[in-house]
Amino acid sequence: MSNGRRLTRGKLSKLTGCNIETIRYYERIGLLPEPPRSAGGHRLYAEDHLKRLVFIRRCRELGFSLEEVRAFLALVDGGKYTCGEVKTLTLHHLQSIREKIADMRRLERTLAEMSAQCDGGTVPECPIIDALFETRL
Amino acid sequence: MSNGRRLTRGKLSKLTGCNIETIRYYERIGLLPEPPRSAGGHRLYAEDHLKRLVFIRRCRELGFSLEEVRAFLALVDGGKYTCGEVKTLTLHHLQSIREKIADMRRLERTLAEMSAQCDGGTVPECPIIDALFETRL
DNA sequence: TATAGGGCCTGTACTTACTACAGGTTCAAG
DNA sequence: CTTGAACCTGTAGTAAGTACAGGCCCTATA
Repeated sequence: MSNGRRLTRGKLSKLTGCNIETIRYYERIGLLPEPPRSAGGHRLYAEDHLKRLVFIRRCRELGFSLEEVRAFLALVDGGKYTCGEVKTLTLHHLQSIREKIADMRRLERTLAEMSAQCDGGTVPECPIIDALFETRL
Repeated sequence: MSNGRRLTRGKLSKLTGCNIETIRYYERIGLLPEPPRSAGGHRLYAEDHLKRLVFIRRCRELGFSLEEVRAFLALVDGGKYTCGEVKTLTLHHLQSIREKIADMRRLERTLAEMSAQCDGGTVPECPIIDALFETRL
């Protein structure tokens, strides 16, 4: 049940772990709706904002871009999204994560090999530096 | 041997695969030295520039930040670097790559699990969306 | 009720590593 | 000599925030 508690920006920040400036940023780019204000102009958030911000942060933690988050929110806001649409977006993202992992593993392997060539001695001749000067292709 | 050929920015770009604007950018931030100019003011690069740009690009491909590249170049330019210094920087970077891979694998697993929960049907109830609204701690 | 000091307000600037113009000049091939 | 590609400069844009400065508000305590 929504108890009518009103949260300041600082409280929302603490509850979600989201940086206080980032909350304002999300509002500016239209991810978080403008909340009502106090007489003095302070933002007063409700449970809905909290829920939405948790959603955004969770998406970000999972590596979704803000545009992808926006797409999710549009589906949810539209009210008539389907499971299929959501799954498509998610699988797409999963694919790109997998590609990034593959890229990083190649980097890892190359760096490990380069390091292994180098004895870390005190001479000013280094196989790592040599390798970096190599045109590869 | 350095044949005294002079390269335009466009040629350097083509030879290295580095975007033509990026070359100017590297010059601006002090990674690439200012080349001599033609009478009309066009940049004329020599073999040294080519070599250095290849080095920078190779570092970038391997995921080093521009500041790390700058550090490498400072060592090389200083002339009296040691293998040990280079190896330390490289192992540091390797470590951070490994951490990133671990992070990404966690994301991958979570996303795969979430997707598996979802049958992709046409109903407007989606376990992925539900999961994204969950506060996890 | 007065006040102190923390929290909030706004706008703007900075970050990384580029990329993309606009508007003008130079170069080189034919 | 012409013409069109390539180059020149400065500036602005990208993602996703983060970090101020300078000023106002809010509330707990005396």
